[in-house]
Amino acid sequence: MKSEPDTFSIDDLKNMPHKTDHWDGIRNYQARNFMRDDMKKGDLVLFYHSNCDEPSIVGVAEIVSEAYPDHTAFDPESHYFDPKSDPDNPRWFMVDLRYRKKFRNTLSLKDLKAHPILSSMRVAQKGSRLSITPVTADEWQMVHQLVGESPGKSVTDNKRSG
DNA sequence: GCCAACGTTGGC
DNA sequence: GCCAACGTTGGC
Repeated sequence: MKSEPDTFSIDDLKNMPHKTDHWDGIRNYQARNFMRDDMKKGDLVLFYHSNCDEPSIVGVAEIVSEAYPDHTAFDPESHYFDPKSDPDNPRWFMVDLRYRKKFRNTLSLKDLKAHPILSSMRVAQKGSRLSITPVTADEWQMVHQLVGESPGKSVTDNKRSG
């Protein structure tokens, strides 16, 4: 999942109460579908910083709530207001994300593009503007290998309250 | 700041 | 249903 660090960085997520926030403002149908149809509680995601000095994968977060209507679409005061999203039939959705970890060594877009396997990642494609893109198991493993972190695929403690 | 790539809108 | 025009994204 992409975010501009000047707007909302992985540190911002880490500093939220319960290290958790809702991922609002998605206004692209493909990205919405990934959230709504494919993201399940307990899934892990790579956190990517875009539109900055060194665009990079910087860490990992966890889905803690599956898709529910994005209320900012109903708020005329909101930057993300969309009059065409009907509260009775919401057009846009969001998930809740909890901070898991920052990589000690981040993995830059430059490195992704130079890598034989990771160069095919959706996020590394030229002109890719999708803010949410799928990651294969192989890509997940390889990213973690390159940054020297445990893939940590098994979620051990997500039943804890809070 | 530039601009290529992309998604959306709306006239026809 | 086509497609030109437009606005946005995001790497560089």
